[in-house]
This record gives sequence, C-alpha cells and structure tokens, in this order.
Amino acid sequence: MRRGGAHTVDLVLLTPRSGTLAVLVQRGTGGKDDALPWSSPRAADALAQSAKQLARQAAGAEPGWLEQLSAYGGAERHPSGAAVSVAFVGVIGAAAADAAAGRASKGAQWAAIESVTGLTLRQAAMLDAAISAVRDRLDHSPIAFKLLPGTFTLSDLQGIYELLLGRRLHKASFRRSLQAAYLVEPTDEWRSEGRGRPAQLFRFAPRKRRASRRGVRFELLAN
Amino acid sequence: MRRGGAHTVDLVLLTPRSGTLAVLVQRGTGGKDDALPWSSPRAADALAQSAKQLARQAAGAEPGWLEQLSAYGGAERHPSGAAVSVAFVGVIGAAAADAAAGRASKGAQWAAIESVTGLTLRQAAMLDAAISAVRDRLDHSPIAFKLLPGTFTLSDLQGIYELLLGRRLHKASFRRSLQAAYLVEPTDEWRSEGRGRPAQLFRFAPRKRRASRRGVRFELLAN
DNA sequence: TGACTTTAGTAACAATCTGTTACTAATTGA
DNA sequence: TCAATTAGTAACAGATTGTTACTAAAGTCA
Repeated sequence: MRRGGAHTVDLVLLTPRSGTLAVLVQRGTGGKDDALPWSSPRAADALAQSAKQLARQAAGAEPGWLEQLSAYGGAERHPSGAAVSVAFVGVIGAAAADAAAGRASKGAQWAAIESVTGLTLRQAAMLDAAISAVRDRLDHSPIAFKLLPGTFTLSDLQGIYELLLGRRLHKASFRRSLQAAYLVEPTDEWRSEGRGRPAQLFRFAPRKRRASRRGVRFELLAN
Repeated sequence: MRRGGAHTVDLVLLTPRSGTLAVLVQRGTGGKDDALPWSSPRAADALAQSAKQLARQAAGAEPGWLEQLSAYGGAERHPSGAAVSVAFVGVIGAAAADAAAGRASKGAQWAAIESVTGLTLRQAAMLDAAISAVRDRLDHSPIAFKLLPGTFTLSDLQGIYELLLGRRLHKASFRRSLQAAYLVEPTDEWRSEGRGRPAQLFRFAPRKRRASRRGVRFELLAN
C-alpha cells in the first residue's frame, strides 16, 4: 500500500470460517484498528487488474470470484486520504485461503465480520455493502461454486448457500431447482464423512440453456 | 464541466423518446462527436450529490431515479483525461424532460442510443452498462414508476416496462402480478385517449409487505 | 342508428413451479 | 442387530404463471 495517490482500490475479501463469514483485514500493530486492504494504483492501471493484484498480495492467492462493488468519495474518511476509493468484493474458498496463508502479506488476517473494529467510515460502508452485494448477486453469479473445491457434495453446496444467505434452505427444493438448471454433473466418486451415508461428488459444469423470458417480478420491488 | 481534476463523475441519463430510449449527450460544435455529461467535482463532494448536481445542470431537472453504475479507470480514454470516472445512470420522464428543456445546458440534447457516435472508449462502456443496469434493476427499483407522471394508466405502465425491457409483455399477467404486489392504488379519474374505452388512472403507492423467502433461483445463473 | 374498430379490463383454465412431508438408502457406533 | 446420522427421492397440495377468451366502453363511419 502506497500513500498519496489520487484514488485507491479497496478490497473486501470474504471466506467461510467456522460457520460464518470472515473478512480479510490488515490488523494494526496495536491490534485494535483494522483496515481493509487497499492500494494506490497508477493512473493507467485497469481497476479490476489492480484489485486482482491487491488480492494476490494481501491474501497470497487470487479470489475465486471478484467484482467491482462501488466507488466511494466525499467526506467519509479513508486511511489514504484519497478523494475516491473503488471497492471490490471477492470470495475465496476456505481451502484455498488456508493454502495461501503463508504467502499472505504481514499483518493480514481473517476476522469474523462482527469483530472488525476501527474501520474508517468509508471502509465500514464498503464492508456493509459487500455483504449485501454477495447476497444480491448470489442468484446471478456462481459465487457459491467458486467457494468450493473442484468437486463437492450437494450438502456442501447447500451449506455454502445457507452460510451466505444467513438462513436454512429446504433440501428437496434446493436439489430439484439445481437439477433443473443443469449446473452440475455427477462424478463417479463418493465421499464418506464418517457418520451417515456417503455423498456423491459433483462438479460445476453449467450447460447452455435458453433464457426463460419470465414476466415482471413486482414483488421484488423494495419499499 | 471543468478540466484537469483527478476524477470525474459521468452521467448516463435516459428518457423515453418516440418509442425507444434516448440518452442525454453533449453534442460538439461540429455535430459529430458526442460526449456524456461529466464534471470534475472537488475532492470533498459526495459522489451521489455531484451526480445529482450534474443532472440538474445538464438536463435542467433532477432525474426521477439515479444510481451509481460503476467506476471506470485504466487505459480507456475519457474526455477529461482523468484517471478514474464514476458513472451514474438515471432516468427522467418524457414530460419532465420536455418541461426542463429550456433550463438544460447549451449543446445538450436527447439522442437515440444507436445514433450516438464518437464517444471515448470509457464513455461507450458506460452507455452499454447503463442499458443493462436499467434492465437488471427494473425488478428491484421503481424505475418504471419514476418515468411516469403522478397518475398513469396501467397501459402506460406496461408500455414503459416494454420499452425498457425491449420486449412485449402479456396484459393479464402483468396486471395480476402488479395487483398482487400492492404497488399502485386507483384514483377515481379516468382518461379517454380518443379511441377505445377510457382507462382508469392509478398512482404509485407501495404498501409494506413481508419479504417472501423464496428458494434459490439457479436458473438465473449466467453461463 | 347500428355495425365495426379500438383499447381497457377480467375470468378461468392448464401447465408449471414450489414448499413440504414422508419415505428409502447407506453408513457408523453401541 | 438396532439406533443414530446423513444422503437422496417421490409425491402431494397449493401457489404462481402463461394463455385464451371473454365483457365493457369508447370512437368511426356508412
């Protein structure tokens, strides 16, 4: 992270951690003020490229999914003092995050979202928006699949959806809807978790299908 | 529009015009190179506030709906040369746009989207993204309602949806879905359009309702 | 006047989609 | 062998959606 640039790229990188979502923060030496990773890219750098680079540097690995969240400016403070900050939100699987821990930057650590303290106003807004954005885009981007290894059980997948949505889902409905969308294909491997019946492993293999011109969904209109 | 700032705020302002969507452009004196309206706000200005201000200045009125679209940076050129541009997308009703035409800035005019030429790469990307964004958010924001005057017929409303979505909708389904969402209430006025049965006028009056925890919609996942 | 055209508005059917209950299957551990 | 646990599926009922076909109220034109 360099100081003094005209704009910054900030990163909200999320990973599943002991049943909930954790976010990558740069914890200060005193251990009390957190900050989201950020950088001051050169003017010619593409924003998405800078965000990917920032993730590699801060977490030690590339996120499975990464999208621009929003730009922030105005009076809300930012650690750099930059006028404008462009926030990105990304996710990385638990296994990938652990494997990359050694290459992560010094002071970077995964913190439960509720435990993050001392963010500047601007970065606090980013963190709030990131959680909402992940839920909003869950139906449109393969976020959940990018949080899992190459093969996974359907219970794994449902668990990720429940974690991200913060609510329980119904097993039969979940599977029926998944099958209808031709998003996964079964492998011939099964995984035994200790107790209970072994589960079949699937891989993410979306197949092209025609968009189903649904009517207007007025019931989604926020008040 | 001032030159030389570190970042710009750009505006894609849309309005219905002769059966299709028109966008507000600043047409150069030669009449061949268009540009989207933009400004270089001071560092302390809030982005949303700057966008609203820019709309007032360029179109002569405030948009009925205005949201941040995305930030753009990197190598793609921008008229200002700024490193970062934050794009906003907004809509304004046909009647409001006409009424404000006199207060619009010199050189600003409504152009059919296909007829816009000579945009910088960065602004061309904004225009593309704006159309997609309007369609994506149509189900979640009251965009269509903000394009209509205070009272309107259900056929007016359906027409706006069809214009924004670029496809025909089915009358009975459209109305049933609208009624179920408690978004409009009837007035006791009727409007006769010349030929055909007069239509009842409605007003936008959304009523609070509990969110209906639907299951996961895998079929929306893009390929 | 009266048939025809045009637009508004609704009822009702069929097909599809969704939430739920209740099952069967395969494994571990007592 | 039997309970406990997790995986996986069938099938029903109710809700939602796409569609056809109607009725209603206006203008137009002979």
